[in-house]
Amino acid sequence: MSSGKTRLPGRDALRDSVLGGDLVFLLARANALTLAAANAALAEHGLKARSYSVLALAADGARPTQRELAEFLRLDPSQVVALVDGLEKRQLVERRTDPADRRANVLVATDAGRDLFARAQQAARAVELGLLATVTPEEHERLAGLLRLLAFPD
Amino acid sequence: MSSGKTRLPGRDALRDSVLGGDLVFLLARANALTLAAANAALAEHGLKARSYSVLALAADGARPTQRELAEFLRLDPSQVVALVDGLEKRQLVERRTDPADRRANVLVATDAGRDLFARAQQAARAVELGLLATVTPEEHERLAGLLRLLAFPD
DNA sequence: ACCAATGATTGACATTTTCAACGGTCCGTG
DNA sequence: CACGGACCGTTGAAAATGTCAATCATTGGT
Repeated sequence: MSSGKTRLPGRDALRDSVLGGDLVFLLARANALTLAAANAALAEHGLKARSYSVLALAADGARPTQRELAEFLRLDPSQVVALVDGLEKRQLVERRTDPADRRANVLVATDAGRDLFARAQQAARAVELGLLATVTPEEHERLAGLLRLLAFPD
Repeated sequence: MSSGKTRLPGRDALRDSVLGGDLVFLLARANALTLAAANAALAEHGLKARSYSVLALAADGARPTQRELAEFLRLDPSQVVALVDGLEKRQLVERRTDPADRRANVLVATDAGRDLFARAQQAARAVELGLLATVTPEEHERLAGLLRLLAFPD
């Protein structure tokens, strides 16, 4: 019993440790891996997951302010400034002062921005499908649903 | 609802945007929130999610080497050095040179370490249950299973 | 006995996160 | 209408994290 210490963690005995059931850990690790995969795939479009997300929100006409972007992406407003600066310098996105509130900037994608997004989105989708290749579409959707619960606790 | 663009993303129109179905984004956001919650709960034990994970693996007798730790937690080996330094300074953990390979350090928790871990684990579990309070235990387990697929793609 | 490969460590460097301060604008109250 | 407090975006700096190359001791194969 106590001396049940046969050989060590071989390779992946750790996986069966306490952490194997720890949601926070699993999320962190899953996030690290998928983020890396996504960044790799988006790199050929000159994007990362962050800039892709900003571009996505600008591209589908939601016209978000930078503050909304910050809250949605869980970033500090100053990080959004940098992100938008980058996209704007590449003419993928424009800052328009919100007519309803001249303090706020509303983000709008340019034609080039929508174009690039369309291409990048295909890459993103491919990555996602690759990551969940071993899973049925129903399970895929169930996972998304459960993650939404965690991501948007209302 | 009158003019084409009524009021804007109001609060959460963004949620229904393209990203609402983007797994990478959902993972990132869910991870950010749960990590923050976990760190807050672990703070009273002087731990963060990272140090908690290391302590957990040391505490349940897996006797992992630092390299195994690094790979498992997806960290650079140099980060593991710092993490272990911190725990060792607090006498929660010991480095023992692996008799089977004297280059490697095996991590073992001290009594105090196991003790602290037991208490921290309760806090961690409480957080996890709180996060998934709206979900049945079966769904909770299903989520963990799907995350394991992403976290450990074999 | 040699030598390429590996584990831990260190130090340098880049990237990301987190905060406080500021000017411009909004809006409710007096 | 003017005031003052709150809010938006921006800047800059400090702290925390992540990434990388170099080094030393050790290992395992030839």
